[in-house]
Amino acid sequence: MYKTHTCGELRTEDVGKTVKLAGWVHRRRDHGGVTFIDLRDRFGITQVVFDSQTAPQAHQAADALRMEWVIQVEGIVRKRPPGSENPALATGEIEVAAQELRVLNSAKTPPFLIYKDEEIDEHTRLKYRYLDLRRERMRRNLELRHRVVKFIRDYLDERGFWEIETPILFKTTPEGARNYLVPSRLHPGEFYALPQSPQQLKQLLMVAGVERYFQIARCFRDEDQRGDRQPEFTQLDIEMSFVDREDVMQLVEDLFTKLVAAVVPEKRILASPFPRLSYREALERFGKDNPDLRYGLELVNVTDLMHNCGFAVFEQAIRSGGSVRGINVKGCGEYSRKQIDELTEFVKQFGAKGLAYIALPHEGEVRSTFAKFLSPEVQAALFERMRAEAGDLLVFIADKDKIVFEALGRLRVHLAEKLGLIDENVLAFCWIIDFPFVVWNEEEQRWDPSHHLFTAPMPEDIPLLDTDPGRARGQQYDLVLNNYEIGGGSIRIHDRALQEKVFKLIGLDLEVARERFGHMLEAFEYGTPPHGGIAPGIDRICMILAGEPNIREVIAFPKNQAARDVMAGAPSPVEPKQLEELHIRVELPATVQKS
RNA sequence: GGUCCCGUGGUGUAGUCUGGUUUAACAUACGGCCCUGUCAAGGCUGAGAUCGCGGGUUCAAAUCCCGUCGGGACCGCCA
Repeated sequence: MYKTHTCGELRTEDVGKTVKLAGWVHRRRDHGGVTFIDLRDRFGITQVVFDSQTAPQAHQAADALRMEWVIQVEGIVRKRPPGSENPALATGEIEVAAQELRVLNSAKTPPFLIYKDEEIDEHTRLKYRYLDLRRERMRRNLELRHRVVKFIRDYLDERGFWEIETPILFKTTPEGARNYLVPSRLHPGEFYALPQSPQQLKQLLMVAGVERYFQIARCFRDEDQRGDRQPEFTQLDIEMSFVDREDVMQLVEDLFTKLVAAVVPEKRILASPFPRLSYREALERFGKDNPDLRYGLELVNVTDLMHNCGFAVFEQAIRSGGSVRGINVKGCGEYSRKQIDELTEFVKQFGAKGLAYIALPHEGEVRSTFAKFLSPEVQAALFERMRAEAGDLLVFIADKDKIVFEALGRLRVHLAEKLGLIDENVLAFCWIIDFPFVVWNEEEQRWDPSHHLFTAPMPEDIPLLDTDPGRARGQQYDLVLNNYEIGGGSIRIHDRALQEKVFKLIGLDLEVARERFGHMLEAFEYGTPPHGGIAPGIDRICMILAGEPNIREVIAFPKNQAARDVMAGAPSPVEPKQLEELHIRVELPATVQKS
């Protein structure tokens, strides 16, 4: 046995015991006659003392120790001399007086300091991820993620769910994200696809009568990276039979409420029950369907006031079917022209042509590009609608709704960050419901499903599918937390006739549908229960709970922005023999030089 | 496919805008020596960067320009 205790567990009760500890040399403080080693393992840090008087041999041996050497120490636990306790350490009341030292392994000087929580170039961190993971920040994140997943497993198990694994090698689905493909050796020219999610399989498990299924499921999407997107990521995949929308939402809400209390008790849930916003309301008030509810700065629709306001830019936008909306940026009335220009540049990124403003630096003073066009009545109505007071800055965008929402929604987040309105300890969960069932695809001149093919429409909206599909709502729900969509789900179609109606609506030929989803359609004919589910993203949830800026920080071995594993060097070329076996010939694009 | 930002000893930064004052500075880590109560230990001392790479402008380039590579943020994409 290498250790009798971990480096995090010795306390004053253990004083007098002879113990063995093993771990890494975290820090070393050599005072000549006495040397202190902070010995670290996954569980904590314990101070080990090498004294030249009482243990001269061990003391001499300790002279050679360097950072990150792996050692074993045998010694006696003793209380630290009064005044030398370290309250920053859980084991800070005691120390281990070393009698014997055994070096288990020496270590090269690491490329960065393990004990220091400084920002290191991420490429270096990823290249030496196994060292990066030794650092406290990463250790904490790994533990948090373990706690989250463990809590979820226990919670769902207690409620009768089974965790069932579904295949990683599955069938390609041309819809949605680009697939990762795996060539088949046994079937030349054919490919498996890695699942974007176990969507079809979990529905088939419902046909199978499982009733309550979950999986901590790895999903794969071959799309470009973002801070909250990796080529492979993990979803909590849930599917239930004999449930309606309300049942799924209640379960998930209860799960996350209890999870937060258990895993991150220092965080506060903003509102419980979670607020529910219709898709339309989310856009109207926040400009996006993943709104951050931790602060105000809500959008205000002033279109009706601006119909004949005299300001041509506004009038024209309204005449071409658009709207005029604004945000009251409280307390920024004294923004300089330069500061407002910066905001204008910001919204231009998202298609806005400009940013109109009315600054109210002081009582009675108005600074604006367009206020002069407004009649006193319109101006008064505008100020009232926007609850404008002296000291405020009102900003407006006039355009098509899509652009107004996008630009103001982004501006709202930008302003909140800039003005420091975000409380990092608050978790603002909310539900977005009543999504449009289908959205018009201008390019292809047809309706696309807004969620996925098997999502059920609201029962009362089924007649609309024939008359006015754009107005039909789906039985879909998104779970949103602090500016991130952390999960989406729906009640599925379990009726063959309705499913065919939907295929028809979105222009999916029945023959093609059979080819791609024949197994689903056939399965549905053998007695399919009403069912639905949801799939919260584990990485994003952990990222937010850990207070991290991207999901790489909560993934042990993530890929970089170019989808590379820089530690192992994946992807990589393969041996010609391997390609031969797979019946694959590589043709590089002209821009890539052959090496 | 596109836009923006970054690249200086092992690590983190300064210097770059405004070229010469630099023998490229500081901290930390690293080597050696001293030191019995530290916990960011301390003191003395030493070594370590042709400034990502290539080209150009110039009497002179870490600094300006072009290209390229690497990294990050974002748009497109992500049912």
